[in-house]
Amino acid sequence: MTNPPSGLSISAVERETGLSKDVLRIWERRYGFPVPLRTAAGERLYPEDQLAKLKLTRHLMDAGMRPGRILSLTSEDLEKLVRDRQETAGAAPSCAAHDEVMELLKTHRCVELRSAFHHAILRDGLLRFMTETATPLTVRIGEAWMCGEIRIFEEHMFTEQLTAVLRAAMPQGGIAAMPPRVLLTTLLGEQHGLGLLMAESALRLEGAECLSLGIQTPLGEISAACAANQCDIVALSFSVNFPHSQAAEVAAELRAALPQSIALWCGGAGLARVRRLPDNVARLGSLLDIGDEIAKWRSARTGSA
Amino acid sequence: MTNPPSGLSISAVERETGLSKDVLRIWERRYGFPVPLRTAAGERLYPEDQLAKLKLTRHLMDAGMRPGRILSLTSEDLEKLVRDRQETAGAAPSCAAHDEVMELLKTHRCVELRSAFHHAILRDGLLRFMTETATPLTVRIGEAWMCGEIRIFEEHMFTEQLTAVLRAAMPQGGIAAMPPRVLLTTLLGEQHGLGLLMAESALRLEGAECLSLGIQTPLGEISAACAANQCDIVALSFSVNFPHSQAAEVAAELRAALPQSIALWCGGAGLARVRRLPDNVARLGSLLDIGDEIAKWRSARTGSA
DNA sequence: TGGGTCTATTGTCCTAGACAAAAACTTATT
DNA sequence: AATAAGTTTTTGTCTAGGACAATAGACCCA
Repeated sequence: MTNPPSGLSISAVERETGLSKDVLRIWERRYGFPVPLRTAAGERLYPEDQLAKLKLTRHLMDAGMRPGRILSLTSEDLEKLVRDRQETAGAAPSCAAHDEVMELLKTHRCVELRSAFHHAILRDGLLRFMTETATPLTVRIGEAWMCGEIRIFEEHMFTEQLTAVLRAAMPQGGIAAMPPRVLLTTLLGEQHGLGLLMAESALRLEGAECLSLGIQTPLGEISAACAANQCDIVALSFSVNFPHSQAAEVAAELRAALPQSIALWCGGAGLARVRRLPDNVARLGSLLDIGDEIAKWRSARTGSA
Repeated sequence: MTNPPSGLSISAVERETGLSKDVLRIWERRYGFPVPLRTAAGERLYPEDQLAKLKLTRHLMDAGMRPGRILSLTSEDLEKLVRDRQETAGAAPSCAAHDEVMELLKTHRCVELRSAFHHAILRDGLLRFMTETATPLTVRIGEAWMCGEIRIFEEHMFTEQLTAVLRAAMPQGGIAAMPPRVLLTTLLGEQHGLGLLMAESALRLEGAECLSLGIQTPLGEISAACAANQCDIVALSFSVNFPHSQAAEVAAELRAALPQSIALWCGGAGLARVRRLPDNVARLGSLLDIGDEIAKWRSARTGSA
C-alpha cells in the first residue's frame, strides 16, 4: 500500500502550468509557496492540489494580477477571485446555449455535442459561430477546468469535437481564392491548434488563399516557407498558454527575418497581456478584425499596383 | 559603428534549437562547445555561426548521433556528415507514385498535393490509401528530413495536407455505428496525431463507434474517460518519436488501471522497437490488423453474450 | 537470438547569489 | 491636471558547479 509518493516532477509542473523551473523554485524561496514534497533523492514532487493552485495563480496572473498579492491566499480565495472575474468580465457569462453545451460535455454525449456545433454553424453562420460560440466556450472551459469543474479528458473531448466540426466546415477556396496568400502557423512552444484553425476559416471566408503549417514551426522555417510559397502575409496564433514574456521578442525576431513587404499578423488570447508588439506587426484582437485587415491589405495593394 | 555585440541570449537559443539552457551550459563545460561571448553583465551571447552549428548538431542528434561524438567536430565536418547520410539513405525503394508526391512537396505545390491524396483515396479506397500511400510516405519523409533532403516546414506542409484530407474522408458512422466502442488517444509525450487519425478511420470503416480524445491524454484521464463513456476498447497510438523504453511500462500501468473486461490495443511505428508488451495488451502491427481484431472481439462478445 | 548486468555518457535537478527587467510609485515640469 | 523623468519595489532570468537520474552501448550468459 505504500504508493510511490504521488506527485509531479518540476518538469511536469513546468509543462502543465507554463511556469519555468526557475520561477517555481524562486517562488518557493520568496513566497513560501509552492512547498513540494521531496523524493528520497531530494527532488521536488508537487502534489495535485498544489498543481491546481498553481494553475489558478497562473490564470489570475494572465488577468494582470501579480504573484506577491495572490500567492499568500488560500485556494478558496483564489477560486473566489476567479469567479468574481468571471462575473465582472463577462456581461453575458451564462448564455443558455453555452450552458447546454457544458451539460452535454459533462454527461459525455459526444455525438450530440458535435450535432450541437453543426447546428449552430448552420444557424448562425461560420463566423458568428466562431466568435459567439466557439471562442467564449473555449474560455469558459478553460476556467471550468481550473476550478475543477470539469476534467482534462472532458476538455479533450470538447477540443476534439470542435476541431472535427471546424475542419469539416472549412471553406475550400480552391478556385475562387485570391490574394493575399497567407501563411498560418504557431511558434515553437505553442501547442494549441484551435485558434489557428479558426483564423484559417475566417481568412478563407474572406476569399484569401491559406497555407497552414500546423503548430510549432521553428522561426527560421517560417521565413523559409514564406519565401518558398510567395506568401503575402504571415499569421501567428497565440493561445493563453504561450509564454507571454517571449511573444513580443519572438515577433520582433520574425519581423526582422521577413522582408518588409511581407505583413506579419498576430492574434489570439495569448496576446492580451502583451503590451506592445514591434513596429510593423499587426495585432488582431478578434476574428472579426480579419475582414477589415484583409480589406485594408487589398486596397493598399490595389493603390500601389 | 559599435553595434551592441550581436548575438542571441541563452533563452533565444533555447527557443531556436530546442536545447534547454541546462544543456547549453553543460555542453560548454564538458565539451568546450558552444563558447558564447559574454555581455558586460556576464551573460552568454551566442553569435549566429554558433547557433547554426548548434542547429546542425541538433539535427544529427535527432538522427541518432550522440553529442560526445559530434561536438568536437568542425562545422565543415558536420555538414559532410549530413551529406553522407543523404547519400547512403538514397538507396531506399522508390515507388513512382511516392516520388511524385515528394516532388510536389519539394516544389511546394500544396493544392496539388492535396488533390493527389484525394485522388488516391478515390482510386484505392481509404484503407489501401492509408497503408500503401500515407504510411510509407510518412516514413519516407521522416528519413528525408533526417538526411537533410527536405526541410521542417515541408514536413509540416505534408502533415497538414494529409491531416486535412484524412479528416475530410473520415467515415461518419453516426447511425450505423455498432459495438465495440473504442476510445482513442495518445499518451503524454506523444505529439503526433496522424497515426491516431488513421486508426480512427480504420476502426470506423469496420463500423466501430469511435471516441477520440486527441493527443496527449494523461494516464489517469484515459481510464476515467473510458469509464465515463462505457468504452469497450482503449486504443493507443505510438509514433517513432515516443521514447520506446517507456512504452511497455506505461502500457502496463494503464492495463492495471483499466478493468480486465476492457481491451487495450496498441499500435504505431513506435512499437517496432518494443520487445514485449504486457499480458492482455494487444499489439496491432498495421492498420490491416484492425479488421481482424474487431472481428475477433465481436465473435468473442457474441459467444459470451 | 533474447535477456540480463555493468559502465559510460548524457541530461536534469539541486543550491544560492547577482542582477536585469518591468511595474509601481514619487517628484518635477509643462 | 497631465506628462515626463527619476526612484523604489517587485519579479524573473541568469550565473556557478556539484550531484545524481536516466539512457545508451557494451558485454556476457543462457
